[in-house]
Amino acid sequence: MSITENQESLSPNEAVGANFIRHIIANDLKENKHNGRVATRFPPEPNGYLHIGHAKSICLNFGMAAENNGTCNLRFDDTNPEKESVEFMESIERDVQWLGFKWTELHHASDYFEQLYGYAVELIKQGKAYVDSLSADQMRAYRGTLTEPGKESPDRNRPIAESLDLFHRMRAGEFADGQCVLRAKIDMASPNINMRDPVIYRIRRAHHHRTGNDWCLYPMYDYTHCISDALEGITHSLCTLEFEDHRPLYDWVLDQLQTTYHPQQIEFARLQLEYTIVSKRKLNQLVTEKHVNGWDDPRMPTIAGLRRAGYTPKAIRDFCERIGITKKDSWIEMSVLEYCIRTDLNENSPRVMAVLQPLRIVIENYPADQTELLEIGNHPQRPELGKRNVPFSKVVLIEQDDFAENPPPKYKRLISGGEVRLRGAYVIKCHEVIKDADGRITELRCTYDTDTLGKNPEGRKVKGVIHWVSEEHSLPAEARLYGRLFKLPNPDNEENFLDALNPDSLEILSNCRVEASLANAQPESRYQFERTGYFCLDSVDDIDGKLVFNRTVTLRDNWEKD
RNA sequence: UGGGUCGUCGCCAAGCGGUAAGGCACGGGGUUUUGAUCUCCGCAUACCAAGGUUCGAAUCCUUGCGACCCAGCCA
Repeated sequence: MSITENQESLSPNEAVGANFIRHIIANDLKENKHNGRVATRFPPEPNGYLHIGHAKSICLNFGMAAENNGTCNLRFDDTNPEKESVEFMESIERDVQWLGFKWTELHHASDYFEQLYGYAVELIKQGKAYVDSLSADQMRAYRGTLTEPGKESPDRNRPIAESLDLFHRMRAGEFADGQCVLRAKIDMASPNINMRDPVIYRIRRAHHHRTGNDWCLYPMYDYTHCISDALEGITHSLCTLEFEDHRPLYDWVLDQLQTTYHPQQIEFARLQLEYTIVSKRKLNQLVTEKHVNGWDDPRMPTIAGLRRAGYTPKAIRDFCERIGITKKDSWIEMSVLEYCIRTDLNENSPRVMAVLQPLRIVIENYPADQTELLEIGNHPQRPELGKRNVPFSKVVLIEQDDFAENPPPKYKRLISGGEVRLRGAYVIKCHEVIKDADGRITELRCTYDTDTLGKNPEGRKVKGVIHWVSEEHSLPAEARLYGRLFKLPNPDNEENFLDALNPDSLEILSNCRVEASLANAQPESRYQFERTGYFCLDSVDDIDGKLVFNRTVTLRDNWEKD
């Protein structure tokens, strides 16, 4: 397995830290535990889009394999046809690849249905599984509670031949959905509820997105997963903490069947990110009930959403490495993710000027018929990224925020009678503020100092630098400013997580003007709009004659306003 | 109060018996034609608590306390 070529590959300075799984693998390698092999897999169920929590697992699984010259498969855990779909499957493949990973083999648990069935027959023959006719309700009652042991089903000691016959007839479609199940015969008194004769096959007449109507019975996760791992020769089966209690079952199934490989299941804590949720059920609800505009809404913590918002694969990988791998319940602050994307974008995105909320400035002493092409560098620290020509003319647009009639303390932008530098251009001075009937500022009259292009004015210091565009030459654009989707750090704490939704998570600015060089910007291309943030040209929406930009993240702002 | 797991700085996280790495955040200097970047400095006598073992403990033992997960024919 490797990092795909079309993505920025992992650079050596992407620091890798120690974690307990790396230790285990290193130790296994040292002891030649699997003949020196490291084989992992990423096993999503295609019942939703991948999210940032999956990214953690993807980076871990593919990462461990890559670091150790091993393999990593993508395997769809598609054993519940009622919730799964081709759309989800395709989105998952797309997202894993976009993140920069390339699987060794692509598998589907459904490819193993026939083998799985065969193993089940074997279990029955060993007297280790039986067909049970208890209803779901009865089974729940028989299961016992956390503190009391369960009761054995009347069918538990059904003769092997009878279970075998029943199981064949289950497959043949002789029984209704839910009429009977196949159960592993383990221990109804086990303190671990998962070991109280878990169901391993249920009858479900549902169309499967891959096997169609070939089957009317489907294997359960616990039974399927371990065998699939074994079949693929997985050495380290990495999963999240909630499966810790299932490990004895994982091991039990493989022990009974004496499969060639017996992978080691290792559990790690799932990602919890402040102000977001990573429950596929809830994300699905946000989409279905239209609280967001689809799985790829830039506010969604999905890979597709992050991508559309302008996040890079590298930043997400960096994030996954930084947060570490442990078994501890932990909450990651948003600032970590934001730091990662800012770092990547700061280094790699070209700078450009865009005025989000324009204020007109007429430069009175600038010739009306003149246009200058000012050469401005695309990146202050990386001259190799080149320069562009930005037209300058008599009427320019600046940000409304960059002018203040009553400036707060330490304000260093434009004020009445004050001077400010137009980035890459001249120093201007404001002489007159023009307002409409309602007292709103509509225009500023300024003059420019002709001797300040590329040099500081003589005898005085101009501290402020603001961005601008030429009114005549600029392009109309829409900016979508995204904030956090939730207003609370842990939406799951609420009775209803929807109550934690942030009503102001999207602000649309539709009268923006961006510099002319953006005319041929490609969808998904990322820029730093100087002084306002990082933006990405939207890949989906097309507004007639207008460029649509999604704000990925703001620039850090250390200015202490009052 | 059955079973499983976890408790090191505001948030992550190294550490595995030899005397508390690192990152994010935060605070403060410097550079800067982005209040960005960059850079320098500061930031746990302390590792859930209490006992014990040891020359020496975050690391070993004991007992507490706190948190999370499990009673789907979901994964």
